[in-house]
Amino acid sequence: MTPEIIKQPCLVLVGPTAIGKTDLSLILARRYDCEIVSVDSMQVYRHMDIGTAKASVDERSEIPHHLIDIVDPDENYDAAQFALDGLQAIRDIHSRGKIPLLTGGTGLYLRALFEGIFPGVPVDEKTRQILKDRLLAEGPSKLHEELSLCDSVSAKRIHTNDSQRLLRALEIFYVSGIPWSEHLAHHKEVTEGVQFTNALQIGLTMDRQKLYQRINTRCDQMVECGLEDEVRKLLAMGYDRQLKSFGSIGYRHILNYIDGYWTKEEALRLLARDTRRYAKRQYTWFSRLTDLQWFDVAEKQKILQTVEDWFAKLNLS
RNA sequence: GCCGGGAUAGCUCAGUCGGUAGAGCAACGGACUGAAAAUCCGUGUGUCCCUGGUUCGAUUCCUGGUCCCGGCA
Repeated sequence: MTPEIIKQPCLVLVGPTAIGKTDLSLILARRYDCEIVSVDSMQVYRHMDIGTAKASVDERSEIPHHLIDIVDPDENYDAAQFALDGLQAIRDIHSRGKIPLLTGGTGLYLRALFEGIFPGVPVDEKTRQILKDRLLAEGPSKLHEELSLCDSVSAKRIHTNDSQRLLRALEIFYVSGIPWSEHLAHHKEVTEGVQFTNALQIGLTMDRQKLYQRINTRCDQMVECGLEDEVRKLLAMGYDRQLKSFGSIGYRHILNYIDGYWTKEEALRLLARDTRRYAKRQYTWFSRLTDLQWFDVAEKQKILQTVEDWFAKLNLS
C-alpha cells in the first residue's frame, strides 16, 4: 500500500484544551469557506455536550462540523475508525470545493489519520476480557513475563504497570499470532496513511499560567452550565457508569460526586487538576509534530496573515 | 508594651543531638499505533528570614534585628 496523496489544501489547527481553538476555527472557517473536522475523541459522542465543550448548535449550523455526535455513549469508537472517518470527511469536503479545517486536540487520532494505523488486528472484545480477568487474577508481572516470551521487543518498550498497552500487546499476539512489534515494523515499510502535500498546520499556545486560569474558569463554568444534570440525564437514559465514555475527564469526576465518593468541592478541584494535566500531555503530543507552526493564541493578526499568505501561494501554483 | 510560639519547596508542614534538607498536595518533563479526555514512566524545583558570634564546618547552637501568630495588657 502506498500513502494516499492529497494535493488539495487542508488546514490543521491544534492546541491544548481550553486555549480557544473553537473561536479561531470559526473565524477561519467563515473567512476561507472551510468545513470543520473535529479531531476529538470525546466530541464524537452524542449527549455529551457540556463536558466535551462542543461548539454550540448555532455555531454548528452556521459552519458544517464533522465527526461530532456520530456515536452513542455506549458505542465503541477508536483511532482506527477515526482515521477512516476523518479521511472520508476530508474527501467529501474537497468534493464540495471547500477546504477542510481539522481542529482538535487528540494526538493519537491525528497521528492515526496522518500515518495510518497498522491493519488486521481490530479490538477483540472476547480476548480482551479474558486478558483483563487474568490481569486481575495473576497480576501485571506475570503477564509482562508472558509478553517477553512472545514479543520481547514490545515487552521492553511497555512498562509492567502500563496495563492498557500490556493487554493490547498480548491481545494482538493471541489474535494474529504475530507480535505487535512485527506488525509495527511491517507497517512502517508499507505506510498507508495520508500525505497532505498542501497542508498548513497551526499550533496554538499561550502562557502556561494563563492557560491554567482559563481551564479553572472553564471547569467552573461547565458545572454552572449543568454538567451534573447532563451526567444524570445520561444515567437516566440507561447508560452504564462503566462505559469508556464515562471514564473521561469531567464525566468521571461528576460520577464520583454523584456516587458519594467525593464532595462537590473535591470533584471540582480534581476536575480542574486533571484537565490541567491533560493539557500538559497534549503539549507533549504536539511537540512531535514537525510541520507545526506555533503561535500565541493572542497573535490573531499574525495567524490570519500566515493563512492569507499560504492561500496566496496556493493560488499561484 | 510584656510573655510565649513561629519563620525551611509554589502551599501546609516535618527534620537535621552541627556535616547545605524531606513528606503530602501542587508543579514540571517524557512515552504513546484499534480505550487516548485513556494508560503509564520519570523529576525536588530551596539564599532553610537577615545579621554577627562560636566552630574545620551553622539551616541547626548563641547574640542582635525584622516580620507573622496567639495570650496578657
